[in-house]
Amino acid sequence: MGYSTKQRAGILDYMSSHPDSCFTVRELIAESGLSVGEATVYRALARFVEEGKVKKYVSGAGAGAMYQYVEGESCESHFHLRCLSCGRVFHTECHVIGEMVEHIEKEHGFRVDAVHTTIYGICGECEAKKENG
Amino acid sequence: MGYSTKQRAGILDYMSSHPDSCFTVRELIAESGLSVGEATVYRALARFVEEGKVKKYVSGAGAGAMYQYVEGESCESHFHLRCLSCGRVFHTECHVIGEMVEHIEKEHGFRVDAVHTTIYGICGECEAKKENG
DNA sequence: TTGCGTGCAAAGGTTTTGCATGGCA
DNA sequence: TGCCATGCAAAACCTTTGCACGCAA
Repeated sequence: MGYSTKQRAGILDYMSSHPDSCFTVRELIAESGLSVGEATVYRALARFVEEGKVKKYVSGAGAGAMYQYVEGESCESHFHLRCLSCGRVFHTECHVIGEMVEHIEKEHGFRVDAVHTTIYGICGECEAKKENG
Repeated sequence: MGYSTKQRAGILDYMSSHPDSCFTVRELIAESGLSVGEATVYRALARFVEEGKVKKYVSGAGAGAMYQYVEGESCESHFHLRCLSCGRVFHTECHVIGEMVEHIEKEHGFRVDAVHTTIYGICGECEAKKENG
């Protein structure tokens, strides 16, 4: 599990107090005001991701990976819906999704890893905005 | 639409003859045997992705982006299952997934974008390998 | 002939790694 | 005390860009 250090606690504290935002490593250091080396942040985040405390998004838009705090420890059992427009992430607990995961495993021979999967789309609010404006 | 050059044709030819594999830029050059500069491949792939001929995956596993040929234009209607171990992508057409997408839209107010979504997990072969080795 | 495509090399940015030092248990 | 974590700098890596030349139309 590793030691609990000032740096790791600081990183996790800041991220957990902004559960709706995600950060690049640079942003995390700048916005949190912590004096931590980049390498340390990368190493800490890698650990947190492994432990399921933080989720990593890779977007593909060239800006480097982004990291977001994961609330609760139940994220293994549900999916994350990420809005391509506003960037918010919705944690969705849903029996239909559970059934789909089971189906994919039984019928398609593929064990789904919910922790590493993010479903992309457009959230209701952004959809409404698009239609009105 | 751009010129049709030997390089672009070669890249697309090779990728379309291996529709089940995805490649990093390096792999594409090495395995195809084409003598093409990396920059050219990056530029060509960016164009192909824009045109919908090729799909780009960002995985997050540090190995750089991977590209895969897109057969037909039907990828809007199904999901891609990507194996975190071997990296292969499986195109999965499945009514259960379709139902889930509908459910998420109707009940959770979130319009799923299948083109931009990839489901991660472990494929059957890799699961078997893990158990035996 | 015109202009896009190509290739090389350099630049840019992100992430990882080596090593000595500092801190947690 | 022993080991892990940290920080700095260097390295590794992937991707983009500038520029001169070549090729498609």
